[in-house]
Amino acid sequence: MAAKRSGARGKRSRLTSEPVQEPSGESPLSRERIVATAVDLLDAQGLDGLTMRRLADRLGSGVMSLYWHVDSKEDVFDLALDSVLDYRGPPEMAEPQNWRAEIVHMLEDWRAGMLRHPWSASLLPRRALGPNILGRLERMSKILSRAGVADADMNAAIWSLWNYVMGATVTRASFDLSDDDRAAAQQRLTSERYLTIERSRLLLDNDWDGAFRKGLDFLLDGLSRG
Amino acid sequence: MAAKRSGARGKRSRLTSEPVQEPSGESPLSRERIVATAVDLLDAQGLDGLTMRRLADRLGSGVMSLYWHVDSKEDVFDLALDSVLDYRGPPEMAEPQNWRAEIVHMLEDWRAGMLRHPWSASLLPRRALGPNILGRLERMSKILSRAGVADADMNAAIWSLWNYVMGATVTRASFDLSDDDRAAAQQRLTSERYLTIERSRLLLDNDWDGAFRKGLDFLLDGLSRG
DNA sequence: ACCTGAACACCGTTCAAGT
DNA sequence: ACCTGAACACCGTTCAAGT
Repeated sequence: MAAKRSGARGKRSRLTSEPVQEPSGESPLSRERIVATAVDLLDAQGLDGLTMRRLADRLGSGVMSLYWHVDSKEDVFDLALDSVLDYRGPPEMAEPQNWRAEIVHMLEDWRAGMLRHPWSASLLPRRALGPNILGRLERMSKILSRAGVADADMNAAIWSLWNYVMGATVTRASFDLSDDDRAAAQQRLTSERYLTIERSRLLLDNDWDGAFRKGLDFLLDGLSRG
Repeated sequence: MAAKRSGARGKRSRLTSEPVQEPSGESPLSRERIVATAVDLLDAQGLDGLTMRRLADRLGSGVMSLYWHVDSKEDVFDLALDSVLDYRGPPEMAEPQNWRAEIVHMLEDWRAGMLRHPWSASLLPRRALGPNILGRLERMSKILSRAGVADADMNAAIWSLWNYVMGATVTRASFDLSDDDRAAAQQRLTSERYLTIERSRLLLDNDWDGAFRKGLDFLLDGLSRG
């Protein structure tokens, strides 16, 4: 928030992806190693499990050594998140012109990538958009314009898909309750006054993937209509 | 996560809303006062600003006194979030049968309520759904079924709207950058290979409210189609 | 039934220093 | 250029005790 005095040492700027020539020497600590280890730690211990001390331990260094390569713990979060979101594109498409299949593929992959690292969902969205996230937005934009979305609607269309994916993913990651938890929640509905959603078993419905796809279809129908 | 030994003192269970008879005595500490003060503190200092010590200070009590009324800091977050989301319904409607206006009103109010307390967006979604959130879901469900959404589509329809609102709100709350930040981000697009979204000025578009409404219309079109 | 202080086992980051 | 330990100013929560 408030600008932090300086930090203007020789670090590379955050979240850029220019090619880095691997030096032949074996620097024991590097941005790349720190980020990769942070992801491992987050996968193993969750969001609260990542502390600078534990991260340094895993890397075999002192805590403060990390701060040469990285600005702050927030910086580590930004980098770890983006590192989990790279996208290599759809498999060879039967019909390369099928924009709808292409966008569904990317968005399902996006969601799946985040759900493989559930901490990433609670981290989103961050102030800083990394190169992988921007790359996905760029790709979406191209597909949508091939699909005939008008320029005037383009930004709203992109953000509506973004919103949908983010909401779905964040929700799915945090509602991963045990069956008992879900049953208890549903139970509560009966005893109080939520009869309609009790009857439709809103909190018991387990088909997250199907619901994601169905809602996405609603939205794409709306986008391509007219 | 792991069940915490007992805590089975005389506390009321979390997040229920049964009527509470106000006793004539003036207990200096109460669940209600704690939650209200937590909201004030969050509004003033943000998510990281809420600590149990600071909360106790504001209430003029010892830290540990809070734990009589509340299970943990997580519990305080659950309660503070739900307390910010109560809904009194739309103003008297010109056409009471206009389901679309009614749902737009509730969802815009939902988003607005959370944006008034920006910390609430980063808190969502939580594992526990409080009574105000459940009440909104119940209301949505009734409106949608009046709108003719089939029972088989109901849960997917509800979650798709939920996803959209959550994604939009969380994003809007965290992207509240200064104009300088946004300009810098947009600048980065030019220098790298994100030409399409650069050209549409995706990161500069300032009309969040308009984009929210537009995307919501896309989704509602899809939901009510056919 | 409700409140308390002391203590425990941690945090992120600053700083001055080492090589 | 890169790494370090000590120190600072905090955390949430357990526990045993008070009234």
